[in-house]
Amino acid sequence: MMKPTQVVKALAALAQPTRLAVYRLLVTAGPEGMAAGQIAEKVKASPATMSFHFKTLSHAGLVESRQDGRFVYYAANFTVMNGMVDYLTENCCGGNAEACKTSGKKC
Amino acid sequence: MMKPTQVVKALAALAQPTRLAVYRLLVTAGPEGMAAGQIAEKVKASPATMSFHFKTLSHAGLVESRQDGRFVYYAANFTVMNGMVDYLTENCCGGNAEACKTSGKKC
DNA sequence: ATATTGTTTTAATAATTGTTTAATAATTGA
DNA sequence: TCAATTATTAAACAATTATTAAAACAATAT
Repeated sequence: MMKPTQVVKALAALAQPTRLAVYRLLVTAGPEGMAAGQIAEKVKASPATMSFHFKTLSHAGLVESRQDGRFVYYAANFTVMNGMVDYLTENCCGGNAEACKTSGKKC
Repeated sequence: MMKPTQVVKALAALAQPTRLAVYRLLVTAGPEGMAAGQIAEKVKASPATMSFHFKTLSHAGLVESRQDGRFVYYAANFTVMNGMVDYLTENCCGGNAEACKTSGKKC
């Protein structure tokens, strides 16, 4: 199970419009990822702003980067998000499946 | 599908140690919820701080409250969290299930 | 009515966050 | 090597957020 501080970090990283858009873009892009400049263009943010946001996402473990020639490719790493969701839903409804159903939760 | 601004609001609400602890507590508590004071005691925060955090969680749609005598009970509302997760995983890997598998993602 | 218990609101303060501009790497091509 | 392209870093600033203490509000019991 993930540590609370890492979960908070991941949630905070995604709790910003530009970064959320970037992450979703990378989710659809799949393992190959996308070049930083291409992402910047898509989400309409300056290179400096993007670097700041990439750092936040990387530090949270939500994305990974690799250099390819002049370009830096970023790709989503789903492990942290899965861990985040598991952390949030842990011991849902105290293990009572019936209560769970009532709540409308997916578990 | 949820609106981006609401997703950001929900993520931001959970991206804080005390609120994350409160939410998890309410996830385990199930539909009946817990009294505000009881929660405050569990997460070791002052009443004023708790009210501030409850407001944030309520405003994000993550919890709901009902008054029962002197007590105010808070309960998790899973709809928003489910929507949040759906939003994050939408169109994962461009619909390519094989790429999805490679990524280690749950979809 | 008055006091008591539980919760929220208000005001003030300290800390964090996002953006911009300018300067600094790193990589490639002429 | 020198210039061009891509991306990151650093400093400065405005805006937002979390906490505290004090006051206010709501519900119940004596």
